[in-house]
Amino acid sequence: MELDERKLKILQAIIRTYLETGEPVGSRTISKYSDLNLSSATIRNEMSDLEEMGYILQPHTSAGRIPSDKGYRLYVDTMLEAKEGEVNSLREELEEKAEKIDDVLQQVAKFLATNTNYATMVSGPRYQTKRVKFIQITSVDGEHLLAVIVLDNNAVKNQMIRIEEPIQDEMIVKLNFILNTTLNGLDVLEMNLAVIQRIKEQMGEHTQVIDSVLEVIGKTLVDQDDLEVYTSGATNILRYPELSDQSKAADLLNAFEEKKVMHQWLGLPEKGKDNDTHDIQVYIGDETQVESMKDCSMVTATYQIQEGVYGKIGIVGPKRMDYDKVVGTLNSLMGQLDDIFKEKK
Amino acid sequence: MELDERKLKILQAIIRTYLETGEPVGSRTISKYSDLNLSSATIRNEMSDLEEMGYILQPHTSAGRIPSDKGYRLYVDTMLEAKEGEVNSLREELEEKAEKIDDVLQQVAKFLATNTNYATMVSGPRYQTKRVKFIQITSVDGEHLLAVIVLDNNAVKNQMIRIEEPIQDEMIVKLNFILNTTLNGLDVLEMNLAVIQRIKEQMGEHTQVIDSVLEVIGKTLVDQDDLEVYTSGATNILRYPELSDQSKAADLLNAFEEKKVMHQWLGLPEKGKDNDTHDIQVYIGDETQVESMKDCSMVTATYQIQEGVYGKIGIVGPKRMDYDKVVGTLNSLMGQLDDIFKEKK
DNA sequence: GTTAGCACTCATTTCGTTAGAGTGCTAATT
DNA sequence: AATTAGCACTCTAACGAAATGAGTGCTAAC
Repeated sequence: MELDERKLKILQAIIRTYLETGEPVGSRTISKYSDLNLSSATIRNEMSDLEEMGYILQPHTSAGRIPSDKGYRLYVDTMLEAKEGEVNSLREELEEKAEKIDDVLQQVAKFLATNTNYATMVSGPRYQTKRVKFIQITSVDGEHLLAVIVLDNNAVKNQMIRIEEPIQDEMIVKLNFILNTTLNGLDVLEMNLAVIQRIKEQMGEHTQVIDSVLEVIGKTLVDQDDLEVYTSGATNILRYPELSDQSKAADLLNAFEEKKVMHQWLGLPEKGKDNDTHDIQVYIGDETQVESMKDCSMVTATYQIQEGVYGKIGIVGPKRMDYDKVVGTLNSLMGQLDDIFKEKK
Repeated sequence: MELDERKLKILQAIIRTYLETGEPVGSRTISKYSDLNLSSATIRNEMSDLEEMGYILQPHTSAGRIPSDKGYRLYVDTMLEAKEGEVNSLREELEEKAEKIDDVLQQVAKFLATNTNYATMVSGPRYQTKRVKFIQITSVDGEHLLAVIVLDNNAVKNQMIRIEEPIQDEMIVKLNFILNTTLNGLDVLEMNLAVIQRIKEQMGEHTQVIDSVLEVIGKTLVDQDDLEVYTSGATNILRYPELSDQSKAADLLNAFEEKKVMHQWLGLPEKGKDNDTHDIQVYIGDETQVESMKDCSMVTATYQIQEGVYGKIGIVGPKRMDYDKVVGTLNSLMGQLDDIFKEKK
């Protein structure tokens, strides 16, 4: 059977209506409120065909039709027209308040959640390799050294180091010199035993302090806190009757508390790049590969802070989410984010 | 009417049973499962009295009784016996993983949530006044200075400063000297115009850089990020039928997403100190002063990191929460936290 | 003072009935 | 050959009456 123009229009009408109401759509509804001028009987015949082809399905014999995952997929792929959203208000807010990228992302999550009424998550930027750009050890008081490490992405990490006995200032100056000449430009993999041995030889004494310092540097570089994920509006899920079922909703909400799970979700395989539109991907139902999301859809977008440094934004809602609006909003937002990050760089 | 021994025992039995089941408790249940050896009729008479006195109430005429807020209050005040909980497992986990206090608190929240099955929140420590202990400006590259500020509580803040034109190293050394001698020991209120003027005079040139630096310092000191709140297990609320009603649950869960709201909740007035037991406070129903928590109870405890530096832990659950266990767990936990913080100090 | 017994209340459950939305099929129409 | 009107049929949701049963309050006996 062929999916002709008319069937497509009917399918579109069914999905549009279902997105609005959340109720199964009957033939009469389509007959009345579409500009096709066909009787309900004809629609019924076509619907029967569409069902046979797998685009729609009946919850039970005498009910209207709802879109199947396949139907949604077709809708998203072919019938969605990108349009410019109204994301202006965010821009101003961000410019004022946000100092750090973290804050920006947190606010983006919140903004999206309140504007779309879906649940949102934003993963922090993932830096591919972290190299040391600058190290400084300072004596804070008799008992503490402070290690400040600047990475090549200009991220700053610091860590207090407790020491047994005070160190003379000149030793610290020397230590700083050695550390910087030896370690700058290296990533954690390149700091092997040979390098460490070289530092110790140059310093002569105070190997204990060096051990502490190197441990801190190692931890800092390996540190996975760029696994940060910001979520917002998780409870929006409760707005949609088809998702607010006791146990299912709890599952979903719990997942939103777990950063690991969030990262897994955002790490879904991409279905082919679409560079023009900021890599916006739509996952419907089982396509999410997550059991507890089988009644949901997720839209993700990839933002880029600088070459090779990117993160993801995800929006989770019911299958009948307003894809049009979500994709539009995301598209518009991504453009703005690009600008903001350019400025901050 | 007087609240004699027997009435008290019956009330206790009613509350205990209700805590377990969540269902209104009938006279027959008490008669059978308590060691009072009284017939249901007698119990009924007593219950009638207890109701008149306001300790219990009937949801409707032909139902059993449930405790009133007043009943809970009496229970909590008089019948709760502190007992040592089993919080040992936490200790080990914490010692291994936690590096920063933030992490400890985050884990405490999670631990409590999974162990009690209630929602938990932990507010970060509130430092009363922040004074500068140590400032260091460093030149990272031609375009960036790095300001590192150590506060008197050993918290470290850092901030990149963008500069128009490079600065000579000697100027930076001078700047560091001036900043440290002038600002150390001061809090933000004491950094008034006079002090700032004095710095500028000493530096002579580069007033623009100084402005930037001082701005950063000011922001850092005023920065309210010690308003941090860690929550966990918010969705546990959905476990309790009496709370999982659509709109109410959403209200509560939303509140858990808002740090400000959390702080407000944790900032409830205390009802008189009880130093021995780590200031554990119980708020029942309306006592929480929060509309959306009127069907909940909250137990809070105050932890102390060092003299004058403390934060709060809150556990939110249904009114029929297992006060005994919660208070016990908190008590035990607080002891352990004390130890941990002592070590980390 | 305690208890057995009984009438009464009222939320909850059960079950049959109805109403209505929607379908699928057939026969008539274009 | 495509479309439509009409009708029988299906199934859910809504309704209401009746049954159920947990629990009470009261009275009279122990």
